[in-house]
Amino acid sequence: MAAMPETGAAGAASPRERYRTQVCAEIKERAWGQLGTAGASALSLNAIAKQMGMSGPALYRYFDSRDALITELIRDAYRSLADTFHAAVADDAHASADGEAEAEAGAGGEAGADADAGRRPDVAVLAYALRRWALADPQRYLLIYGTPVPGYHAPDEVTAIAAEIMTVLLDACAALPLADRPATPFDADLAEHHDWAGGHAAGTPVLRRALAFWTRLHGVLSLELSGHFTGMAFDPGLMFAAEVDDLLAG
Amino acid sequence: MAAMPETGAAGAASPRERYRTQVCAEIKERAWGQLGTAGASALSLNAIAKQMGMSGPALYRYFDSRDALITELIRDAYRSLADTFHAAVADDAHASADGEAEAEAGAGGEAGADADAGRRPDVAVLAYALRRWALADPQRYLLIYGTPVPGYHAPDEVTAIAAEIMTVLLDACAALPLADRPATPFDADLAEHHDWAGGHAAGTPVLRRALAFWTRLHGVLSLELSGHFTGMAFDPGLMFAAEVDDLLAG
DNA sequence: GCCGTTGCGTGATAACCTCTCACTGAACCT
DNA sequence: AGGTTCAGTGAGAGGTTATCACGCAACGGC
Repeated sequence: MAAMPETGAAGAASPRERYRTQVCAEIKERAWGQLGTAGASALSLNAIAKQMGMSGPALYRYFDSRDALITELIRDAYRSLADTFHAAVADDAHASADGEAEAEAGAGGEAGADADAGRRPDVAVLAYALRRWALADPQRYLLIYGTPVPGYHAPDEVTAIAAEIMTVLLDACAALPLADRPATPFDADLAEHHDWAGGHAAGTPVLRRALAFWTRLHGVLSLELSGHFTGMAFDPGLMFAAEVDDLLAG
Repeated sequence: MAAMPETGAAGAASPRERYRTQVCAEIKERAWGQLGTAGASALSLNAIAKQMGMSGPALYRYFDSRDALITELIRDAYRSLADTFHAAVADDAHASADGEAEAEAGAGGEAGADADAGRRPDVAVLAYALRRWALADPQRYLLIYGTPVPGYHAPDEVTAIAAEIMTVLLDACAALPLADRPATPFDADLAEHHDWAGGHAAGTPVLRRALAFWTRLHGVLSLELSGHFTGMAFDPGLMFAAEVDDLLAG
C-alpha cells in the first residue's frame, strides 16, 4: 500500500494516477502548513484529513504512517535544498558569463574551475542561498538540521541527497584559493578518514574548509531560527555575513 | 495547584513537603530518562505515572501540565549548564592558584583579570566544559538549544539564567588578549545594540568574540549530537578542538 | 485525644491522537 | 458488460492529555 505507481516523472499518467499524485501533493502541502505553525511533533493526520474534508483513515491510502509522511517531508526538504544549491552555482556561473560576455553553451560541468579572482566565490553564493532558503521556511530547515528522534535513522535515499549537497559544497570549496594554515591534529585525523567525501579529489584543507562552512553557518542559522537571538537586538544577517567573510578570509 | 510551598531551599521542611519534593524529583528523574531514550516529543506523563506505580492524573498534583514539566526540565537544564560554567572557571582559577602556590582565600570575584599568558584561557575551559556537559546528556543539550515549538516563549526565569551563562562567557572573553581585527558592518551594528549584555562593560570586539564562540561551538556540537557526522569517520572531538584553537587565535 | 483542614491518589470521563479492519461504491480496464 | 482495483467510510482498539468528584490518610490546632 501507499507505494507510488511506477510512473516516470510526470509522463503520460492515467487519470487515477494523476488524482493520486494530486491528493498526495495536497496532503504534503497541508502538512507543511501545520509544520510551519505548530512544529513537527504536532503534525496531525486527523487534522489534515478534516481540512481536506475526508475521514481520518483515508490518508492511510497515501502514506503508510505519520512517520512515513514526515520522512517524505524530510526527503523533499533535502531535495529542495540540493536543488537550491545546484541552481545557486548554476545561476552564478551564468550571471558571471553574461556579465563578461563570455557565452558558454554547455550547461553542465566544471563551473568552479575558472580562476576569476574578482568574482564572488561560489561558497559565498551557496552561503547566502542557504540563508535565504532557511529563512523562507524555518521549520523546513529545522526539520532536517534540528533535533532528531534519538532512534531515527535516515533512509539511504536521504543520505544520498545529503551527500549530493556536500559534494556541491566541496566543489565550491575546492575552487577557493587555498590559504595554507598550520596543520592541526584534526587535519591529520581528516587525512585518514576522508572516505565519506564520495571519491571527491579534495585535499584535507578543502574538506576542513567545507566542514567549517557547514558547522559555522549552521551555528548562526540554527540559533537565529530557534529564536535564541531574540532579546539581543543585533541583526543576525550581518552576523551571518561576518561569518561568511571570516570563512572566506581564513 | 502544583505550586511548591514556599520553603527556603532545603531548610526545615515538614515531612509533607519533604515527600512532595522527593516525588517531584522522582518524576523529573524519570522524565529525564524518557527524554534521553525517546526525545522530548515522546515524553508521556502516563508512562511516568505507570512507572512510579501511580495512576495518570496523580501527576497533576505536582505539575500543572505536560508543558509545565518540560518547562521545568528546560529550567533545570539551563541551571545545570550555568552551574557547570561557574564551576569550570572556579576550578580553573583554583587549580591555577594551586599550581603556582598562589593561595587566594576569596572564592568569588575577578578570576579572569590576571594577565597570566601561559595558562589556558577561561574560554577554552568553558568550551571543553560545554562539550563534556553536552555529551553527558545529548538530549539535555538539545532540549535547550534544539528545535523549539514555534509559539514557545521561554519564561523570564529561564532567560535570566541564559543571560547569566552569557555573562560568564563575556567575562571569559574579556579576559582574552584582544586581537584587533578589521571592524565589519556587524561590529557597527553590534556597537549600537549591546543593551542585551546586561550592563557588561565589554567592547564590541568582546561581544563579537563571545557570539562567535557561542555560534561556532554550537554548530559543531549540534551537528555532532544530531548524528549528522555519522558516516563521516572523523573524530568530532578533534574538530571541536580545532574550532576552539581557531577561536583563540583569531 | 479529638476534629477540621489540607492534600494525595483514584476511577470515570471527555476529547484528542494513530492505526486496523471490514465494507461500500465508483472508476477503470478488458 | 463484468471483473478488478482502489478510494473512502464508520467502527473500534489502544494510546495520550487533562478535568472532575470522590475517598482517605496525614497533619495541625484545640
